[in-house]
Amino acid sequence: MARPPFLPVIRELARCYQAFAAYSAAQIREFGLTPSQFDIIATLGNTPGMMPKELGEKTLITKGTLTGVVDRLAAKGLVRRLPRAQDGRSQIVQLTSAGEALFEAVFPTHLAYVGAAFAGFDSEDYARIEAALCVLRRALEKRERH
Amino acid sequence: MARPPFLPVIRELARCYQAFAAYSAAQIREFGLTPSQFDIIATLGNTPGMMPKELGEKTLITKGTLTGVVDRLAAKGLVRRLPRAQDGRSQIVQLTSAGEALFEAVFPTHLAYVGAAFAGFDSEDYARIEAALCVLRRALEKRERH
DNA sequence: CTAGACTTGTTCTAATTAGAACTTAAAGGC
DNA sequence: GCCTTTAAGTTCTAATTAGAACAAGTCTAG
Repeated sequence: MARPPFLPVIRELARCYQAFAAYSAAQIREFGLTPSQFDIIATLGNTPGMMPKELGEKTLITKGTLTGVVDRLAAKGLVRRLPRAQDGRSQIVQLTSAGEALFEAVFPTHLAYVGAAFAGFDSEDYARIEAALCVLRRALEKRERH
Repeated sequence: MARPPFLPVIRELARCYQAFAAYSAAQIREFGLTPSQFDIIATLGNTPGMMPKELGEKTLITKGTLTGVVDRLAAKGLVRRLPRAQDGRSQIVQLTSAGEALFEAVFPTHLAYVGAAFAGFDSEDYARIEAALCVLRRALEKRERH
């Protein structure tokens, strides 16, 4: 049987993602956060807060997982949950002032850290990579279960 | 402050990887395996077995995690550990005959399933995506801790 | 030959992970 | 107005995850 030509693409995708995750996590750990916790803080920064559903969609964290991550951030005093009068099922998760302070201390630092890896890139490089990834994602997403 | 131009790339990378992982995992679960367990089976298939160190490098599973995954596969009777006389520290992990039978039943099926997502792709598409990912990975890897 | 350095794999801990079952609230059909 | 369906979060379980500390084997400088 012929070796499928898409295997190297999948392999490269996995290595790419893991390389990023490992690189990024190394600094995030020094902030006393986990990658998931940092994602939540970064997503809530400069917003009035949002529902867990939206938060999960933006961070790609499923709802069952999200409950626990928000629990731990709330225990640290970095976020709070507010009930919503309009809908008794849902809530708003937002940064506390301690959470905002952490966001402002940590987010620009991390952007600079990640940005350093892209030192030699120009806008054409970004466009090429983004376009390639877009094609790939659409191929994979259109196949998703519904 | 200007929005860093690499953020969309990172975002797209994460979505791409997650889309693939979710799509792939949906079928793997039906085999009664977890994604990590499938990775091990797929990597050991058609080989005489290998050391956990090499297995971890190929599957991107860190050694602490690997011990547990191999434990569970061994408990299912799908792999076995062989001591190595040449080096008392290391071992060989290899498929049992049940593991080989599962590999042969499951691996081609999964290749076809994943391959279906790449239906409209030609060799030029593969080359473009692979090249873009390669550039990205090298940027991220050269920054890794050593 | 032998002490220190390195390598391999396990163990331990805290956290994340996905999915499924469940609770409660809202919405829609009639 | 009810009843069914849908939606939002929580809880539960089994597994993965990374990192750190550890035990045990190998290697190497001297």
